[in-house]
Amino acid sequence: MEPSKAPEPFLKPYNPTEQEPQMLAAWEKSGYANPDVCIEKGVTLPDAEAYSIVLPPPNVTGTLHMGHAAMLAIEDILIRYHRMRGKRALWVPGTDSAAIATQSKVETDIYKSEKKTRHDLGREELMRRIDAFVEESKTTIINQTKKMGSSLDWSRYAYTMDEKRYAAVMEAFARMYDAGLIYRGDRIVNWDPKLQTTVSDDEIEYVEQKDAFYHFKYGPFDIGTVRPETKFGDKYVVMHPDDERYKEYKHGQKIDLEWINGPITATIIKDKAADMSFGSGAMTITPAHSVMDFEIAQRHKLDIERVIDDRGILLDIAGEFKGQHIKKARAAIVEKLKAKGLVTKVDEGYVHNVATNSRGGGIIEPQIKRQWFIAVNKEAKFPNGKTMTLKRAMRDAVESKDTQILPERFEKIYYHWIDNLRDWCISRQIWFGHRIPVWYHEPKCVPIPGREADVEKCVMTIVSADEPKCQFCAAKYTQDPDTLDTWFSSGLWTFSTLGWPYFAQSATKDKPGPENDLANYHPTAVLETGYDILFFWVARMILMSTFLRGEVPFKKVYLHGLVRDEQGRKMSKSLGNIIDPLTMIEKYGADATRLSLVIGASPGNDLKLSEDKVRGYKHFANKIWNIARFVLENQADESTLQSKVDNGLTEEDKKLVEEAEAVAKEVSGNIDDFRLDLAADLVYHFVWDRFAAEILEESKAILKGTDEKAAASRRHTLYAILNTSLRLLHPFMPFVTEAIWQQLPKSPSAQGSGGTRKESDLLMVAKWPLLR
RNA sequence: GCACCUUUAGCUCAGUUGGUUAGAGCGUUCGAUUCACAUUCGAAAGGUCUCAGGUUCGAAUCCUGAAAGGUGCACCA
Repeated sequence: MEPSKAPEPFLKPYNPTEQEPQMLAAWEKSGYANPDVCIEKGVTLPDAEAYSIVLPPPNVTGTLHMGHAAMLAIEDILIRYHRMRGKRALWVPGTDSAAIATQSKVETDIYKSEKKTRHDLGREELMRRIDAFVEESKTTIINQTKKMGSSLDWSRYAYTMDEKRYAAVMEAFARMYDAGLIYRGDRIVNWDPKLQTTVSDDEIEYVEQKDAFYHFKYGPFDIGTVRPETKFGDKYVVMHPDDERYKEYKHGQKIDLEWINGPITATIIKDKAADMSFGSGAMTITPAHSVMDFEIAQRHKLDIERVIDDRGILLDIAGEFKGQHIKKARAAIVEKLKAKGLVTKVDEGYVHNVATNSRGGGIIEPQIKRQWFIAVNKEAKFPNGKTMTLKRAMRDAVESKDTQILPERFEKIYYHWIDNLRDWCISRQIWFGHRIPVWYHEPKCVPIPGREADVEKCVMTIVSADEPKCQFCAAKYTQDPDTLDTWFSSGLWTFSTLGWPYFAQSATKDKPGPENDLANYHPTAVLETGYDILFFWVARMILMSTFLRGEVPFKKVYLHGLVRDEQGRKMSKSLGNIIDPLTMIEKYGADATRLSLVIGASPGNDLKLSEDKVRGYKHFANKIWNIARFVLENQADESTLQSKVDNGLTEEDKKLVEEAEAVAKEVSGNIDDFRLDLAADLVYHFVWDRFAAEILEESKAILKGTDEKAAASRRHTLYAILNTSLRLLHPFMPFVTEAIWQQLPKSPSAQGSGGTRKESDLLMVAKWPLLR
């Protein structure tokens, strides 16, 4: 290549907007994101070690935000690195239906434009609307994901509500039901009166609120509450057994007293749940609308009576207040109690936490409901032959180090969560989601004469989609109207995306093809996600995989921090501090955007991002571009690039080559330790401060000098360092490095032979430095 | 209440098992630039490493305690 014929593609400055779509097209055409293709084309060996990641599926409803961008950047770096190392690297893409969030968004939109509720539309019509919405949103997020340069294998794309994942959900439900781990029961659950559905404990968000705190005279006791509207049915007064103030009262003792709607008989209950240091130490309980009260009532086999209905309306027990909404009734009830002289004190501005539905719902009202649960404290037989509880299995997975959580401090948090875990309520009263695969016999079975049947057993679980009929009376069964918690299907994600249950038996290790994915790629190498969904998702995947597969879902969990604004605040619409990844890609390029999300992001710690930072890394992309221009323009001709670099190098140049190799070694080590931040920072400084600022500068004199041998040696050396740098940078900045790679003369030494890896013309599958 | 995280230059952060004079980027100030670089280069100013003890020949780093900011969990009658 003559200096006079500077390669045309090297326009200055580097223009990501122009280069990126071309590189994306080249990668997509190559099919190298699919390990089966890599094997077929010889760039990966058939028996190479597997390295797999399943993408935490973004919600179909959403658009790409910085959190997604960070996740995509980190996972793509890992995948590209391991692919270049010669592994069979698989990264499985997908999207999540996000049941409650999606339905409530669509419902809200419909109500805004048409003033109709879901009940006006009916189940089928609503589902049609949601599906249409999902279809539209889905392409948005998929296209945005691609723009980040994510080398996902789209041929294995999965959606939590598609046919294969539906089959997985049915199979999982049936197996857990048969093992006695899924049961239906009347228990107190978190009820959202606004969305008219239950929510799990983890979906609750506590919000601080100021309310008046009332003290009431309850016979001889002083009781306190912020919720007078629940107190109608209170006929038990609870105190700690060791409370000296109340030692004259005995457990079970009856006391007659005057209450809201007239005289009642209260019963004394002694229970350790009563906090002696809070208020008077005595409290009345409302078992139907409080988790703690419900538990006390269960311990002592007390009566439980509902006071509030599903919509927050007071029931018969409220007497004259019946039919009123709890919000409105409160003041009136307090007035009545005041008139009766039962209010002893009112503390205004009492600060307490109110449970709300974090998925866009309302204030949680505990209710007793017939729901489906997963028993976490019940023993069951696992595929590995052990008999234990789900809790135990979840603990074991991490204690045994089969799954390692990084950074390690999150292990403690994980254990703590498990220890406090209650049975998981998996049924939801929304319509969008996997419908519970249970059919009921309603009305009850009346067997045809001559066919004997156990009428009580006419509840059944069916995995097929056909409507089942009763074999004793030929009546059709009715399917449970509820749907499953979205995390139920998400819990299966690592293996439902890899062919379970279809190929659970037949998958064969080291044979290519999606039908063998389970054997090749499960357990996955690493699950990479934000620490905020450790419990929602990570723990539940471990639960599902250990029980259904007898193995952990992933060998490592790597938790990254959250992306925040410059001042460390969460990015939100209301604060107006959102930095949109797509805008950043347009302005500064995907490479710069990726790097800004990696450098400075140490494991598990939040990252503060500013636009200046992204801009800074755009400069770096341009720097690399110009380094390449310089190195290529200063070659005497193409032949100087094609002989081995270690032939006839000067002592000084040998050292430079070694220096680059030392950097490569350190970068590899950092990536292996998940210190992508350090790896990227190191190579950044090597390339800019050392290679460009020092090595290149001193080379100018050598190249122009009279010592031909030294000049030739330096040409080789510069090319070698450029070549190594491009390989090192590729996982972090795939676009600019690939664009430059395409301009390099092809070296014959790059061809593979015999049983070794070939090197194709794409940097994406080039060999990582230091590999033979 | 229990746990965890953070605290290093004006801002954002590195600083790995303790070891020269604690570093980088951005910003600021001054200067250079016919050069691979419009996005370049050089230099300067800027530090009680949050505080108080301790271990050590030696501490930003290890230990104890405190403060400030943040997060999670529990409680919330």
